Amino acid sequence: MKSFGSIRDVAKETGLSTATVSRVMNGATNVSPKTRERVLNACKKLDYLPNPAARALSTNRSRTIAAIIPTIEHSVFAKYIAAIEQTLDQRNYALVMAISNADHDLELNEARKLLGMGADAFILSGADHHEELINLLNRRKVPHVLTSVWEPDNESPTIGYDNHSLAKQAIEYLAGRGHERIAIVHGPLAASDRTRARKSGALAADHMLADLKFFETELTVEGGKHSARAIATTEIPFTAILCFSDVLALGAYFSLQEASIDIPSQISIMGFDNLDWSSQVVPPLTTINLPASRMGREVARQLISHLDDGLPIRKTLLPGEIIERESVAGV
Amino acid sequence: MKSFGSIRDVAKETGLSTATVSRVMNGATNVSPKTRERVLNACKKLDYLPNPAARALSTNRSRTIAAIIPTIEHSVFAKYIAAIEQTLDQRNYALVMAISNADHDLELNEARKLLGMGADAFILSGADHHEELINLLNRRKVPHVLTSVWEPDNESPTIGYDNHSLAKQAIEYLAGRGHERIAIVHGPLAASDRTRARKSGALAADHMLADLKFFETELTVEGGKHSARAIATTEIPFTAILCFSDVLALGAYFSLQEASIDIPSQISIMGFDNLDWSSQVVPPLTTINLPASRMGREVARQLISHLDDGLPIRKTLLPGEIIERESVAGV
DNA sequence: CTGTTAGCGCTTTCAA
DNA sequence: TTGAAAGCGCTAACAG
Repeated sequence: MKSFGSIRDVAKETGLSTATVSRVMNGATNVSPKTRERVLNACKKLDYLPNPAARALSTNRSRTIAAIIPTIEHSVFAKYIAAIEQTLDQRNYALVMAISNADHDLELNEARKLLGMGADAFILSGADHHEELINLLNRRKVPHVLTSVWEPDNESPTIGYDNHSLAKQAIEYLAGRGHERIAIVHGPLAASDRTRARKSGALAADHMLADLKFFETELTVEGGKHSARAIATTEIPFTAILCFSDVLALGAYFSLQEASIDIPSQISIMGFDNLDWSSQVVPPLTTINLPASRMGREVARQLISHLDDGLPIRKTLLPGEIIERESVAGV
Repeated sequence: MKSFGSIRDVAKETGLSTATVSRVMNGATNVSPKTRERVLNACKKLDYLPNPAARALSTNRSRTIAAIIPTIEHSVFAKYIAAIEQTLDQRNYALVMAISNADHDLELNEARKLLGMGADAFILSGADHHEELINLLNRRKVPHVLTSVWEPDNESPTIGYDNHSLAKQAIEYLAGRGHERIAIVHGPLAASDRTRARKSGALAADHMLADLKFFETELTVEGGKHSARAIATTEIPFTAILCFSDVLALGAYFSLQEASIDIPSQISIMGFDNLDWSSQVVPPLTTINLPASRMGREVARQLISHLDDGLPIRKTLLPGEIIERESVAGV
């Protein structure tokens, strides 16, 4: 199969050597301006584009970074992926993406595939992965970072926020406003170490502060709706619902609206994520802002400086914070 | 830079030739079972993985498909991308993704980069692109398809739905229930030929059926909220609002909720997209279902059969349909 | 500043 | 069924 036009054609056209052409294509400085000009013109004329595979074979670099995420349908991931892509783009890297559906075995397979596709580095979500995945990456010396979590003791570098602490703060915030019976709704524990960290954080706050009850459901608006319904109809007079995702909180809003239960006068709601519409719901949602975009930018930036300039990857803790709006009342 | 282990190492280990090893790695049939076994064992033992760049250089194929989308933060795109990724994955292709922010120049740049990265095919959103982009793809004979639109006369194959017709149907549906003054809220016309097609479709239905007034806004919940507020406070007694996206409709719900205007008894709302939560809002949203996942699957499938088996890409029209729920009343 | 040349690791005729 | 060898297009010493 004949490809499009090679460096040789440009060399021929200009009467220069392939080495010189290569230098120009790579922005080397040791080329005379006139020569550079000549080469560039020939490139236009021949519509020449360097062959990436040949380049990758020579340099052992693909300028491609892989990200594996549990799902893309949750907008907090969408934001994060968008930030990664934009940042990679600026430095002329490309993003290859795979979706694991929060399944460790699937994730391992995806990773093998992307490795077999030549990814220079990996971005993983969360701290828990198939053991073999981390081994594989280490054996092949492929740089990787774990995101959305903060685990300074993890062997792999993490860039993210402290889910445990943030959930703890949320409970303390609620307790501080007099809430003593708090319902917590969250997505599948088995699927997410972030969710587990949040749960343990909530429990860590529980020093006689408040009674906590956990409701596990699907991580969807519908799931939130179901759970809130269950919460509203239980015997226990909960005064607040903490949702480990704004998506769940939105479902709670709908459920309460159906039941004509007023937020926050009859029950308070607090979320997690600070999605775009969280400030637009009625009443505006008090929630925890997660630095999704910033995290995407940060991880991309660090991986690139590591790849291009050999800088080390620094474990980094990104701040999250409570955004006070109007869905939580004192009791 | 030394790579990890080459086909030569496996050849050495087994005492076979690199040709034979290559055959095994590619699942060729003309290899004796014993030999195959021997090779496979050596691969495990040496932790060998074929070098993708070398392979791509030899075959002139990267098994990588590029998708450029306007934004990933709208969940209809997220669903669609997820479907593409899953389908590619099954056939052992990888997805490289770029985001254009609905800007034709940016899109062209992204495309050049991805081309320079070796993508075997391109998936574009919408019908309108930088002229040079399509030229480039054609010159280099890179297969590509335009999605989310249905334009049988376009030179490039389209796989998608008929935005014009769907919007027309929406107006007819509303008019059929007695609505004569309909407000239409939509995102930026300049950014999306799909939006323009929908607008023209709405106008095409306008045979004395109804008075239509268009409100352009940002494609966000906030934008929908603003527009609905404007609509509610205008002189004209609109009886229905058609939103060209469920995201906008959600904003309208919030706005109307704030103003204590009941849906649908005081005003009807109709959406477009059928997002996950559309059935969960109160009242459930009548909307137009768009085959986002199916479209993703279809486009991936066709591109792969074209690449792998030389089958032609068929322009295909995917059906959308009105989902009747409870946000539209007769008048 | 420019040219020569030896690979990079794999696939693929062509022979055997 | 297996092997030998000629590339694929580019980069990177090294030489000049």
